[in-house]
Amino acid sequence: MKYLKPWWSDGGGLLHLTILLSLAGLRVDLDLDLYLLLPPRTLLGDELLLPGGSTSPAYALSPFPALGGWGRAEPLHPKGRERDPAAPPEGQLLREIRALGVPFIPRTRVDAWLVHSVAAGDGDGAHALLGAAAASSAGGVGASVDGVSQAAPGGGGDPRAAPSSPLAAGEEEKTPAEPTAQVSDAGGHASEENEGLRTAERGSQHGENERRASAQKEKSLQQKTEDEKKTAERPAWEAEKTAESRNERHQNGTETSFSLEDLFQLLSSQPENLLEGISLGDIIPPLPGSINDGMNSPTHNFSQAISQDVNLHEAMLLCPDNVFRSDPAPRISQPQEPFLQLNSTFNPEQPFPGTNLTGFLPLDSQDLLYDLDINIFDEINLMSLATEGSFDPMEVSQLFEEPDSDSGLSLNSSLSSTSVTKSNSSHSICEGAIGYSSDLESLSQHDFEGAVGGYHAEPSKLCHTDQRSVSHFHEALAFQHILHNHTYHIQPSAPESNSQSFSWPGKSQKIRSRCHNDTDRNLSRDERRAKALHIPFSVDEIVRMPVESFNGMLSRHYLTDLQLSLIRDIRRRGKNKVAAQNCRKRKLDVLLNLEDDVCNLQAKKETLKRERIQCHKAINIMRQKLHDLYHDVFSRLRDDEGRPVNPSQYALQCSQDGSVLIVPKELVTSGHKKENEKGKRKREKN
DNA sequence: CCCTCATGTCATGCC
DNA sequence: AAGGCATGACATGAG
Repeated sequence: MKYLKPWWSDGGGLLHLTILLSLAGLRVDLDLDLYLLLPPRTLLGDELLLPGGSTSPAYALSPFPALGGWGRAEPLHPKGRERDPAAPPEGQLLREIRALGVPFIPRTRVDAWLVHSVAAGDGDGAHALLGAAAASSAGGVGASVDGVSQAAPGGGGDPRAAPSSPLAAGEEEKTPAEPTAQVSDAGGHASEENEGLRTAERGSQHGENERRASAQKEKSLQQKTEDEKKTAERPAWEAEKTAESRNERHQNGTETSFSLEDLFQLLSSQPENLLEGISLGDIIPPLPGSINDGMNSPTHNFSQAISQDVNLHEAMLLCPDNVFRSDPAPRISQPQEPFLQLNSTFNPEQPFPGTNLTGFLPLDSQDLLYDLDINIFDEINLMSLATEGSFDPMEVSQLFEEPDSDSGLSLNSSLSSTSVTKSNSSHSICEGAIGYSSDLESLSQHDFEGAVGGYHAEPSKLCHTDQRSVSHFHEALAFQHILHNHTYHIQPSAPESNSQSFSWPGKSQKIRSRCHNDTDRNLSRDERRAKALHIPFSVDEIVRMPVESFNGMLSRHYLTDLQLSLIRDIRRRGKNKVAAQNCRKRKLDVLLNLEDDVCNLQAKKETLKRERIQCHKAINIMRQKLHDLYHDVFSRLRDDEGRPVNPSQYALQCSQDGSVLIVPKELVTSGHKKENEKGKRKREKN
């Protein structure tokens, strides 16, 4: 039994996957841990366990006894992705490999496997092996000869098969006495170094394909990373659109990539404990090298290199379209690690042209993903129906006679907190879609139930809803959300709290049922009506989508008159509700502005009063000064006889030429009277 | 029980 | 003409 052990690994969470393939007396145990940010060389020197004495010089390399346990997830390297200083340099290992005359440096686990297969004279190597394995193991791994495989679900991999314990069996095979050899390859940049060796083998073309695939994978990885970021902020309908487009691409055959998401989808369909016993090594090609700087302890076998503690729920929750998005913090050891970084494309032709992994994995992982989604939705719908009960005409009529009104189109989340606590506080967690107390709330709700009343629109069901129409519907809603935001100061609030709503799959149905009851109680009238009529849209969607999309959606679905009427009423009320909110807000703003104006005007009035008083004071001062001056002047005036002039009899009058005359007051008063009369006449004439 | 406040709904007019 | 918005009026429930 020989090992190809990765002398480096990358830190990360713990996803320990082991593939145990048994075939025709030659069992090949593949142990691989996938690190989320899988660097391109992650797969280099994959641990390869070749039991049965099938030795090959290619693997008689430097053993690393310190290598960790086989098939176990081990603690992360404390320094994350830093290379462990104890790890042997890549060059040294490469030299060792070359010195051994290995014609083909295993660049990936698969390569190594191929090398081994060729060296062991297994004909077409792993291609044949895997193909035969897939063909022979009708029940997938379950047909394998070792106990691990038997524990796996049969029947081609029912996603919800019974739990098994492959890890235990896998560990039985691992004994400390087993010789351990290590193969390292530089991968990425080192792959160029090994090009000469590769050309001697079919690995030459293989290497090119790998590089191509690697570049493709890098693209895919980046794309998926961006998608993840976007989808995290996108409304549900956009997320669904993405999922739909993926499905479409898949169905059109334009996308042949095999991503690790898909693998997780598959693995998530297996019992959780099976995850630890399944290796992905043979199906996961090397990943892009942009992040390949991580070298960890040699004691970290490949289990650590790609370790991510992902269980069934997370595999579902973190599916690519982000439909089921849960707060990963509680369970993922490294919450910041983007799950989708695991994505890597898989070219079915490389490196195993013709290899059919169907025995273990579906040929087309997208099918699996799609099927899994459908299954999940089916399950959810069933649960929904089970908890909600079936359609009840009495309930409907009762709902429509309800005097209370509260369409659930609560703007409270953005305007006030009172109504949040009033009606939407609980169903924001359980069934937020029906109301639109917040965007994310409806988003989450829609993700899980897709419609009011937990009804997810599906083809050939109650309403003729196809994924495309729903996606278009969501897209339109998203668009409308952008363009139709006439709300006043409406800010999204408390959407984060709704993340709890994504924890459905991980919660017990009991909790959910209880939540459902609470939700029903807190549903608005329109929500309850819509739910009773099984209207396949959320109230939020009905209200917020543009009229074109709205009409198109109505035309695309078969809806009864009652449903149509209710939908239109919901939309009208919802629109009006928003308008009323805005109107009140405006009114309040007007009132506040008027109050401000009143305050400002009052302040201005006070200021003017003070200025007036100041002016009066100044006038009085000036008047007093003039009076004093007047008397002072008269006191100095003398008539022709030298006698003082009496100010009561005479007055000072300034002429136009600037001279000052002493005029008897009688003349002054008569002249003033004449001037006043003239002025009056002029004014009258004018 | 009454009042106030917030909110939903309807009717109506306008764009 | 239809749809949406704005707004007054009224109803309802909570505090």
